[in-house]
Amino acid sequence: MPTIKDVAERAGVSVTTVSRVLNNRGYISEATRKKVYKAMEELDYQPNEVARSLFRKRSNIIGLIVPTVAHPFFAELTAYVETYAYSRGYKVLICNSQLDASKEQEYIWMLRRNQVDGIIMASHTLEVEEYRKLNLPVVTFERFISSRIPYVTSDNYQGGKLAVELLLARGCTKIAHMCGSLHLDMLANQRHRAFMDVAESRNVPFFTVETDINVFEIDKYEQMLLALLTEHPDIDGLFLNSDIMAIAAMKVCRKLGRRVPEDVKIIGYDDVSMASLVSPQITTIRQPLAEMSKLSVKLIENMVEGRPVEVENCLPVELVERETT
Amino acid sequence: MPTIKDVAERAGVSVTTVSRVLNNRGYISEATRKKVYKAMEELDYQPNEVARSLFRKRSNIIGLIVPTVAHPFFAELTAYVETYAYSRGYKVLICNSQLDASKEQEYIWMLRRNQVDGIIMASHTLEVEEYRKLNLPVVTFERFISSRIPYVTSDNYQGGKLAVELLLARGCTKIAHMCGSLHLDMLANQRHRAFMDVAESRNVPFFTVETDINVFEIDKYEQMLLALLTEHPDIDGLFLNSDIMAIAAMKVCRKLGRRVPEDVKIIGYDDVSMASLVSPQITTIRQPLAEMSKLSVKLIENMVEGRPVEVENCLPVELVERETT
DNA sequence: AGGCTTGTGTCAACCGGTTAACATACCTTT
DNA sequence: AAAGGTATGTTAACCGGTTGACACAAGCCT
Repeated sequence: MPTIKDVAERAGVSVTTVSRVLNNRGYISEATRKKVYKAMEELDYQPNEVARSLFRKRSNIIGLIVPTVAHPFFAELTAYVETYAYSRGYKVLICNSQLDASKEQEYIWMLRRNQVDGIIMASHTLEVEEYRKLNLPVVTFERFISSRIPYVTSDNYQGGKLAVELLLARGCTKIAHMCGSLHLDMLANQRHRAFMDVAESRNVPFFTVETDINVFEIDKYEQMLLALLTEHPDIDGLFLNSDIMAIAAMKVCRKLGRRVPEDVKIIGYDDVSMASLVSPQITTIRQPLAEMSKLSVKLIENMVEGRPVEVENCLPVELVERETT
Repeated sequence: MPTIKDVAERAGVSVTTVSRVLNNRGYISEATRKKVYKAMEELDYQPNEVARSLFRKRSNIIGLIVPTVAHPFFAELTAYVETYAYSRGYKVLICNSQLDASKEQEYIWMLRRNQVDGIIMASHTLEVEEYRKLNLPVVTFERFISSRIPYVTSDNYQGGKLAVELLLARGCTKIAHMCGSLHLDMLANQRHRAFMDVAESRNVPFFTVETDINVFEIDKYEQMLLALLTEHPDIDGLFLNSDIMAIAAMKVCRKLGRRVPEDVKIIGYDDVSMASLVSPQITTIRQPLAEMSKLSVKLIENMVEGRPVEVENCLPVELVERETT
């Protein structure tokens, strides 16, 4: 691989001059500039970002930790984050934690060793202390860790509220909410809070199904839903914490001969592409994933540049009514 | 951030000794080794991989270029590649080309500047010349570029054959295949070759629908399928080049009142998780994505280590019959 | 004529870590 | 006693690029 020395020789100038041209610093005549660019092209030279990173103490890399990028939500999140980050001059190292705390810790250490400029954490939270020691810009996604770590979230309470109110507006009289483990202090728990608040205020009987924190297995969702709907065949409204869970619910309903939305109305969450792809198309609470992703990157960038940032970054959600309600 | 110098001072040894301990090279007494590790822990020191990369001329980074990681197939591919690569000591830079040739070229340059050890290319191919100039291990995914660039693929012809034969075995008398643009020299075109060969050999009328190369828009799939099935209402078998297309086909059938599989039998491709999640569950040709991903990483690793590799790496496919046939 | 600006080169140090060569000291074995 | 092995330190160079300080030359303006 050609180096700056090769370019200098080819152009007949000094290494310092080539560096001046590369960085557009100092006095440079047009003739010299052209000569240097010509040499770079002839040698097919591109500056070594590793060497530059070492000197500048900045890698222009963002680490993105997700539970698994195979999950449609995190797949779309990753696509938005990378697309926007790249447009801002950043590269994205993707890490799949599989919701394993020790693996998450390993990734954090790896990202630290690789001098990433910042980390977008969309996975399980470690102890607060681990983040404090990082000395590195961190933005969490739908997770509150401490009042010193910025996080991007959407209005989860409003999302839960919109969902339950629609179920009730559509005539549901017995509803259920499937969510993650409520023992984990996640911002998404507010959806459940809203679910309960509204159901209780309207005297509507409700059930809660908590999936195990470490399970992304669709089979599990289906088993739990099957058990729920078998035990309570009069449940006529389901609110699920993701579109994927909603799809699983549709499948279980079909298996039980329960028509959607005639017999059971279903509302998912996120509004991933799959929600409008399947039939019937899923009514869902849309999180502004593109905006949230862009905001995550912006927060990292601001922190890297030393600009002040808000700790809480909450975006509005939107009810997207389709065919399952 | 603490450096090796800080560790040396804290441990009361030389930088060279710390380096000897870090790399387990040269004579080192147990007492000194303990002392150094203790200092590293006390200072929360981790070696700077950027500095190491510069010296070793190796970054342990693999660049993965996909059309978009938001697409379920590429999401799962990315998850497998990253998971396996990480277990082998590699980090993965994710790049979404959006099937834009100029963006693809930009990413290749970026990855080159960042001294990645290799590139797994799962996106649109550039001109062969661009790859030859790279001087860097490249493995393509489902794409043949030249006899000097290894590629990982599955038995596309067999996949097409299995699909059509199943359609015919299930009594289909008029079938259609939806695939990408056949003008692009893709290995997946062999599925269509098999589709035609079998249909022709059995005197079964068939149609082909080519999606525009640069479209991942589900709406387009639906429009094309709607037009096809409206114009040819007697088509009773559909073979589609991805499970996502298959889901779109199911949706269109539902819209037209065509029951699946009673009126129209559907076979997808890939066997992404979604294929078994939706209802009815999709019959599909399963590509061994986990193995293909692992193989991609192994090929990169072998090329990096200077070991000989096969150019053609073709894995078998498998018919997974579910509810749409 | 002198001062200022433009343009380029030289030199050295640095970013963090690696490593070869050699020096020194101590211990063990022949 | 001598040779070889163990253990640690010193020195210097390197990986590729950046950059400040200064030198030197040429041209322009006051």
